[in-house]
Amino acid sequence: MATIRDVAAAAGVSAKTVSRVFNGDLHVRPETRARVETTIRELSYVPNVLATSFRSGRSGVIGIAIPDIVDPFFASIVRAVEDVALARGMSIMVANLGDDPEREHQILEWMLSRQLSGLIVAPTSDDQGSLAAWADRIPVVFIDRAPRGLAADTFIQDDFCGAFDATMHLIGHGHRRVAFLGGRLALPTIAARFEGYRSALDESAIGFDDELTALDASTRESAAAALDRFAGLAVPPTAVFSSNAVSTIAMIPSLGEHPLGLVAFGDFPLADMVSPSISVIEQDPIELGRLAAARILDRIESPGAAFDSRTVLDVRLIERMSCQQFDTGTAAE
Amino acid sequence: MATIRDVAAAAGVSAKTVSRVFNGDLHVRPETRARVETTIRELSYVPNVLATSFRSGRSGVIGIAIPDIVDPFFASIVRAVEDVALARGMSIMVANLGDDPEREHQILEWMLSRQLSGLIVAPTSDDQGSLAAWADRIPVVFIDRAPRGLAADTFIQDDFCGAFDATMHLIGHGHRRVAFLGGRLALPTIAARFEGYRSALDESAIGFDDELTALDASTRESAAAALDRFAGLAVPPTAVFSSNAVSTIAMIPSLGEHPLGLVAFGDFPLADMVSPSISVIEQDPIELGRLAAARILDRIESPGAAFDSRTVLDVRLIERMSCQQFDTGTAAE
DNA sequence: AACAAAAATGACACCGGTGACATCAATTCC
DNA sequence: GGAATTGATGTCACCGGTGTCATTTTTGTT
Repeated sequence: MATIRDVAAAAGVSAKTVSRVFNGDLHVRPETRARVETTIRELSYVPNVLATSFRSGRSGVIGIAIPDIVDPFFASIVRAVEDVALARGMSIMVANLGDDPEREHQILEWMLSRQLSGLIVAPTSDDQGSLAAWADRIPVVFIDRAPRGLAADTFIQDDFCGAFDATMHLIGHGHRRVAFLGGRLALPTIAARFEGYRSALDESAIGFDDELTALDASTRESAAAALDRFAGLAVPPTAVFSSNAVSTIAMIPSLGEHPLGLVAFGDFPLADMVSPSISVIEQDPIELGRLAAARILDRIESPGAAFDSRTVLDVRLIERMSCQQFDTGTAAE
Repeated sequence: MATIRDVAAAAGVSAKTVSRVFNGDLHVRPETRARVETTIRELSYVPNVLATSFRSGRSGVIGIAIPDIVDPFFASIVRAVEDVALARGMSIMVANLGDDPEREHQILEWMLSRQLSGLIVAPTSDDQGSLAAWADRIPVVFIDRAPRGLAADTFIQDDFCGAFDATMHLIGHGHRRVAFLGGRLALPTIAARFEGYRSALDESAIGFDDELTALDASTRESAAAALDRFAGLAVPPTAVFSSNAVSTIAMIPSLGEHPLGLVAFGDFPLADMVSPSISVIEQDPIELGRLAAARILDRIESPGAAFDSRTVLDVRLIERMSCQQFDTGTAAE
């Protein structure tokens, strides 16, 4: 592995001059540059990134911590971030947080100690206060889920309105008993969607019924159990608002047995191919990722600058078939 | 940001002793250790990873280059690799190769110049010969797709047998005209699956018909066009073997219009929920990722050791409904 | 008590690229 | 023509942790 000094010796110049050539410094005589470039090629010299980043104190790596890379929503975010980073010669380090707040803390701490140039987080826990010490040293941006216990740049989508619209849409189809399915209320996204759901009920003068909320529906089994419970109610729901894609996908197998109107938060592959096709609130993970990465870059370039700390992306209802089940007023009450 | 020398000064010892404490060196007096540990906590000292990795010459980062992180198959691989890496205190750097061989070359070269501790690649191009210079300096492992123009550790699944079984299964259901759908034949996976498909035809004394092969079916439009073309044939196929999940998912919308027997290579979310549910050859991306990561670790630990250079994982047919279309012998010829 | 052996600790260079500053040559300008 | 400016190149220290080896302290032995 040739070093810059090897090249310098072979080309009969100083290491600094080789450095200049590599960095496109203008103050190098053309013939010197040519000679050095030839030598570089001959020795197939590749600068040691570790040395460069050590010297500069910044790794040129953007960390991105998400709950689960297998979820296409987060995978899209990661890809968008990677595109932006790559265009700037930076790389990304991915970490899966899972659902365990304890693990989140450890992993974030571990990433942060890695001299990252920036960190993008979609947190799982309900308190990110411990990141404060880091956040004023390196850019930290939150995505999809707002931080708690910490003020930082945040890029989220309009969870409240999306949920409100979804619920309203079901109500518009004649449903009076609309259930709320899935997700941990501890997550800011789910909390906001829950609020949106409740507001839509209020707005329509439909009372909120505790019994129509099922918060554990992340697996097929638990989703089936939730729908079974709904069906056993004195006045069962005729429609469901699913607050997240995982729950939506989990409940699909049960939909045959329990035909219910459905609008779900979060599009997913094949949502239009299952039967009934699922009406969803569509998010834009790619834009979210792009914006977050761009903000990291901005913060690196202008450490002191002021930016909108909170960006909320619009969401949009994609109407498919699942919202039209029983829309003629079979609804009880 | 406190350095090791700050801690040393504050604790009244040398930097080396602080280093020893941090690295669990046994040759430190208990009281010294206690004093240093207190100081470390007081100054909330975190060692500079950049310095450590610079000194050691290795970054502690495993690179993983895949066609597309949004594909759940590759996402699962990445997650498995991350789990293994994390357990060893290493991190992963993800890069999406896309479908462009040129881009693959650039990105791989770029990653390799980053002093990676190891690299895992699912290549897109048909020649990885240019990696040879790197491969004998750092561990490079291929996954899902065998390398060409380079000998290196490889972890793949049994593409030939999977395709053979899938095709045989369709033939077993009475089909005599079985089409082959999708994928770039330049990929070793697709090539092997194509061979498996043809062997099954041979074995069953069914002649291979060029017209029953459609290699461009990566989008809904192209898949629909392919199925349309099949339908227009003098003797149309009654079944399809789809060689990859992308094509399978792309053809699902057309399945309503063109009811065909189907077995597909590669399981995917909701494959059992579309109608008809899709019979698939199931792969094991998690095991693939785990093995690849473990091999990287092994190679790091024992640079000279001999390992099986080629590991082939078994695949398994999951029978669902799509293979049973027309299994009563509507098949022509 | 005397001395060897072992344990604890320290001094210092080094990894490789680059910023700060110095030096020397070539131009420019009055 | 000589001072001032600009350009090309070099010298050297430095980033922070740690391997090597030297030195000091402690422990064990007779």
